[in-house]
This record gives sequence, structure tokens and C-alpha cells, in this order.
Amino acid sequence: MRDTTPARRFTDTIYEQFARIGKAIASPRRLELLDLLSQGPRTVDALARLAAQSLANTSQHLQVLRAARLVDADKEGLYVTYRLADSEVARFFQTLRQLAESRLAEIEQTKRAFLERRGLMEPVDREALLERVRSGKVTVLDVRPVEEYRAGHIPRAVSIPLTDLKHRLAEIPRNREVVAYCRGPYCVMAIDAVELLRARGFKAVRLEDGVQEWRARGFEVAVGDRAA
Amino acid sequence: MRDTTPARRFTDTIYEQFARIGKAIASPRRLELLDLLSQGPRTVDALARLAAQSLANTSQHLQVLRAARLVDADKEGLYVTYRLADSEVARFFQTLRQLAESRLAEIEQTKRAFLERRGLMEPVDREALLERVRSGKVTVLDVRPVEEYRAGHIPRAVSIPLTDLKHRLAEIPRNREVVAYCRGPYCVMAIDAVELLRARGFKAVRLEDGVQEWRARGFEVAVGDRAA
DNA sequence: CTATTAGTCAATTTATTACTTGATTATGCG
DNA sequence: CGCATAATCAAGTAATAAATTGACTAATAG
Repeated sequence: MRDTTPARRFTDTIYEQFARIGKAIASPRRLELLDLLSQGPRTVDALARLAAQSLANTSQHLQVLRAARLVDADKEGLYVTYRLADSEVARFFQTLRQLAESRLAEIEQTKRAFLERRGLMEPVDREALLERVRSGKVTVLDVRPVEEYRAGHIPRAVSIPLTDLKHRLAEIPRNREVVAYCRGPYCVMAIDAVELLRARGFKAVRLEDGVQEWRARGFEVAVGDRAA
Repeated sequence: MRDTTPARRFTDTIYEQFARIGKAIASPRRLELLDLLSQGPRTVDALARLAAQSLANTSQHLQVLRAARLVDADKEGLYVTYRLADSEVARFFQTLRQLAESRLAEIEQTKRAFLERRGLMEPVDREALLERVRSGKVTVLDVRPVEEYRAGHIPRAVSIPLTDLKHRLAEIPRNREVVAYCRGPYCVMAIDAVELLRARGFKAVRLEDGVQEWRARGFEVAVGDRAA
């Protein structure tokens, strides 16, 4: 059926190359790994834990991503650290996410169903919320692991990882509204945080954006530990 | 191994949705179809011929693309016409292509090897060439099928489909340089055209850009048949 | 040297995907 | 009506991919 002229072979080769990227992102597991890596470099072990995957499986998926040149790895001692190969990869991932959100109604449905079951589907005026965050009128809480906070966070945000939150409530002023954020719209840590905070009497809301989205809005990102 | 907390199920569902898009673009054949469709709507039959695929296979691939909401179809009489679901899809495809080009050195190699074998790997000053095209100092030749020309072309370009070129050389002024273009950097029609023109004594060069790229540079695109 | 840990490799099973072939449906035409 | 054509469907085979398991390698600590 197929012809084998040089021109056909050329186009076939080209589209096969494009498909290498496509195949790399054709697996939900690998997309999760890419999403985690877009928060910063990680060891195989850490990624496996975060994605709730076996170590061997995670390692194999990472090798697929590496074969497609989407991630790089380097070994230091016992640990192999993977990172996105280029910031262009993060941007591509964002584009994929946007396309999926706009084309696949199922995503919005899933999100809505999940939030409703947790009683957190209140309407939030995103712009107004962002303005409050930027103005410093609210306590901004970054509930991701500390390493991710260090790699980049919303300016003036306080780092209290979700795992520690229960024991560190005293650090949060009670007279101000709390805005919690984590890795982005599909990360559940900030949802858990808001739930916990409300149960303890705080006025708390969730910011869907993560650092990526914050940066994409053109806002500045702070790096390292909090000064003073 | 995997846990089944509601939060985990939520993230899994979300990444599965993202992966729908990934799976859709994981096949070279489907990417070729998307590329063809980004030139304009097409019937299944036309797509099958252009992609050198069996009709049944093409139809099945198109259905996969439709299931991922990347394309839409509607039936008029005997014919089913497929089109990109949204301009966002075309933009996503461009992003994929750019990422592939920048991450996968094999693409540049393949391109170079193909052009060298045909003796067309001369260095072209792209900016200068674009300027000549824009100024009207050269004869611009659109060698794609007429329908694609009608759907959008570089202003002042003349439509002579590659298949007709041999018989319509008389329409091309001999005293001016000819710049031929087709669907973009991976389409071989303009290459064939330049080869033919040179063999017949024309001064001809290829413009790698297609209409998509032209538009992406911020230049205007003309529609319909040539006025006057 | 031995034990431990992070990561990879190799082999296997299972599930999914690609493509072909031939039948089937739907539309339009004489 | 009968026939041709565009497209899809359905069934089958071959090829790929995903996840698990257990073995293996490399670095490090005692």
C-alpha cells in the first residue's frame, strides 16, 4: 500500500520524530512525572514516592522521557537526579494542559466533582484573590515540600509543608485571611490545607495557581529561604 | 502498589485526560493528518491520498483524533469533511513541532541529508528572502493544490500546483527570480518545483515557510482567488 | 569485606494499538 | 430500482507498550 519514494521516506522519518514526543507524553504516569519535574529536579526515588509508583516503573518511565530528550539526568553519589531538559519542555507541558482543559470537558467535570464532594466549590473571584495576594493583605501559605518552596515561591509566602501544618498552626496569624497554594490546579495539597485550616477556625481559601501559573501571569517569583 | 485514596483517583483521572491528547499525537500517521488538516479542511478520501494511507486506516486514525476532540467532522452528501476542532489545535501542533525541532537533532539531520542529496542545501538568508517576497521584487509561486491556495496564501503569490507546473511554465516571467513555497519546512513540493524550474533555466529558490509560518511571523495572508 | 541503599536491567505477562481485509451503511445517480 | 462511491465497521493478526518481579550494579557506611 504505502509507497517508498525518497520523498515519502523523508516525510515518514520526520513525522516519526515528531511522534517520539507524542509517545513520550502518551502515558498518564509520564505526564505526572513531567508535572512534578516542572516544579524542580528530583531523584528517582522521590518521584516514585510522589507519583505513588514502584521504583522500577518510575525509572523506566523516566528513561522513556529521556529517550525523547524531554528530561536529563545526572548522578551524584547514590542518587540520580532528573530534571526537565529545557524550559521549553515546561512551556510545552503548559500548552498541552491548556489544550486539554479547553477541548476536554471531562477535566472541568472531574475537578468540579472532586471539589464539590469536599464542599470547596465556592465561587472565587480569581482576579480579586490575586490582587489580595499581591498586596500582602493576606497570609500566603505555600504548602509544598520545602525544597519546592526554595526552588521558587510567591513573594512573601510562608512555607509550611502540608505534612507539618497540623503542628505549626501557631505560626499563622489568626486575624488575617489565609490563602494556600501548592503545585497548581490539579494538586490537592492546598485543598487539604484549606480544609484543615477551616476546621481549626481560620478563614482560608485556596489559590488554584502554582508557581508556574504565577510566573506565566508575569508576576515575580522569589527564590530561596525567606529573608527575615 | 498504587493507593486508591480519592485524591489519588482524582489526579489519576486528570492525567488520564491529559494523556488522551498525548495518545492522539503519539502516531506519526495522525501527526501527518493533523499537519494536512492545519492547511484546511479535507475529506477522508483526500487525506488518505495525501498521506498515502489506506482509506480504512485513515478513517480510523481520524476517529481517534476526533475522540481526543482535536478534529471535528461533518457530512455533506457522500463526503465527510474533517477539520481542526479549533485554531488552538494548530497552535499546539506548531508548539510540538518547535519542541521536536529544538530537542531532537535527528530532525535537522534528516532534513539536511534529504536536501543535500538533491543538491539544494545552499545557504539561504531567510530574512533577506522574506523581504524580497514581501517587496514584490520576485515572483512568488504557491505550488500547493488550488484549494489550499484559496484557503489562504502569501499575498501576490501565483497559484500553480506542482502537478501542473510542467505545462504552465509559460505563465512565469523569465526575467525575475522565482520563490516557490508549499506547506512548510517538511513539505517537498516546493523542492520539486525549484528543481524543475532550475532545470528549465529559471532562477528559483525555495521558501521553507508555509502559510502557517508566514502568519506566525505576523504577515498578512490573502484569501480566495487572485484579484485581477 | 559485608551490608545497605538507589537505581537499572531483563524477563514475563497482560493490555493496547496499528493495520489489513472484507462486509456493511448511506448517499446520489441514471 | 440497481449500481457506484465515500466512509465506517468488525474481526483478526501482528507489533508495541505497561507493569511486575527478581536479579544485578554502583556507591557508601560500618
